[in-house]
Amino acid sequence: MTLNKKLPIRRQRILDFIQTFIEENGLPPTVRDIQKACEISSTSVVDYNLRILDRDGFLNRRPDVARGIELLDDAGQPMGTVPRVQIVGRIAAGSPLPAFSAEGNAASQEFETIEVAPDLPKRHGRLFALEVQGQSMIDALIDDGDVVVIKPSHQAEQGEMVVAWLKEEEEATLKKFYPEGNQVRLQPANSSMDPIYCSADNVEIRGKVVSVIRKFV
Amino acid sequence: MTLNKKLPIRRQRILDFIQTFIEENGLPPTVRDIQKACEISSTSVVDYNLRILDRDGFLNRRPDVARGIELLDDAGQPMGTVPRVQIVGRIAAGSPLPAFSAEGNAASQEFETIEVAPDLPKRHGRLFALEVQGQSMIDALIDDGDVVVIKPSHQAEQGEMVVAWLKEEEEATLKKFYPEGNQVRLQPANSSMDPIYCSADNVEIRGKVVSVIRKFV
DNA sequence: CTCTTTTGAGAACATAAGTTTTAAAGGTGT
DNA sequence: ACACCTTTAAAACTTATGTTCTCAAAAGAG
Repeated sequence: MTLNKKLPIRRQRILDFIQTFIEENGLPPTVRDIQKACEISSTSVVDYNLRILDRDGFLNRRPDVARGIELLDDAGQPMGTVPRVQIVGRIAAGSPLPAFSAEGNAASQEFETIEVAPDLPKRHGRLFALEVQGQSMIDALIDDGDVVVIKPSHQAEQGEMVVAWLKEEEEATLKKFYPEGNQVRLQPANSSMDPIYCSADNVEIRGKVVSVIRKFV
Repeated sequence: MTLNKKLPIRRQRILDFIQTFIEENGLPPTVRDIQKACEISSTSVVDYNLRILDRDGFLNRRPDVARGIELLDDAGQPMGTVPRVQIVGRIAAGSPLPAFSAEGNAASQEFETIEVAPDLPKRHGRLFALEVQGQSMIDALIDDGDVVVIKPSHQAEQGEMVVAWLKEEEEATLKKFYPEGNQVRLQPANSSMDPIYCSADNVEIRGKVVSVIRKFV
């Protein structure tokens, strides 16, 4: 992963234009397309900047190939593919959560994955997912078989839907998070259900719920 | 929508190659790429076949543009883009459903859309979506703000989750559908809730629920 | 300030790639 | 057989597009 140092305005503009162009036209732009759109006086300047963007891992150039530009994401992978989120385990009341980490899993191929709309990773970064087993999350309006998409996190803002691990009960649960001094109120999504209160020490936040996906065959 | 007559082998092969090429390379092939891959003796033969595929709506050619081929799906829309499903209205108990049709909407641009994973349209074809307003669908485990993705249909199999319109009550609801002779049992997704029964005449099926999407900001 | 590195310009060049032209081989129906 | 359409071929042509060369202005480094 490259440093987050901001690029020169012109180079950033080129990058943005390429992305927009691909989205709108379904194929990468030519050097001259970029030249015109970014108001650059010469193709050599475009080429020069593309070289640097290539070297720094923002894109990939296929030499001698018309429109041979391929944008890469932060992880150096080709973009424009449908994002798949790993289902790293199943969650059910009373079942210990599988160990997951925000870091890259080395042996990542062994997990099932689920297709998600690209705006999710775009907005929240690296995500993972859990499949809910049983009806224990029904107070969170989550059914057996639903997939919960989660952004790893160890803290949360008030009101966010989180994956909370209750140490004493040895139970994972999906609730809205409300810190109240030394206590934590965990509020079900279903407003007709009562919240649970417990001491802040007993609650461990594992992640924030970003989306719930329910599919019918 | 074009007829489902099968294409000549060579033309089908060209089409398949283009799709594979785009998937693997992130940009469309050149005429000469196609020529080599499909073992065609001349570029003019490729051009000839591409013309026909263009004319018959399988793809789009941008004249004088290198790699200017764009594959189209069955509905004539450019492929390879993230599918967006139109949110054609809001649904709430007691609110009449907006008029929607499975046919192409002429003035389609005025609706909001939501990104969905491509496997949904791939499996179910043309879809639309409704945003749920209020807590009235809570027995279906659906919350305020959830988006329900629907495949238009006027009939359903036993056990499928459907959008049902209750004529007498003038109410739309999301339930599992169970025909029972002259009666229909509509079962909430939440198994702790009681089903409702009504006469088959009073129930109109508007579509099948394909997915429910809940997003958190 | 001088030296180096980065960035910008303009033009020319080479090849990648769409298009056209001409011809002919296979069909189909009359 | 004919006329007519589809399909295949080979080669040439034109444009689109990546690449390179030379020169110069900014921008940092010492």
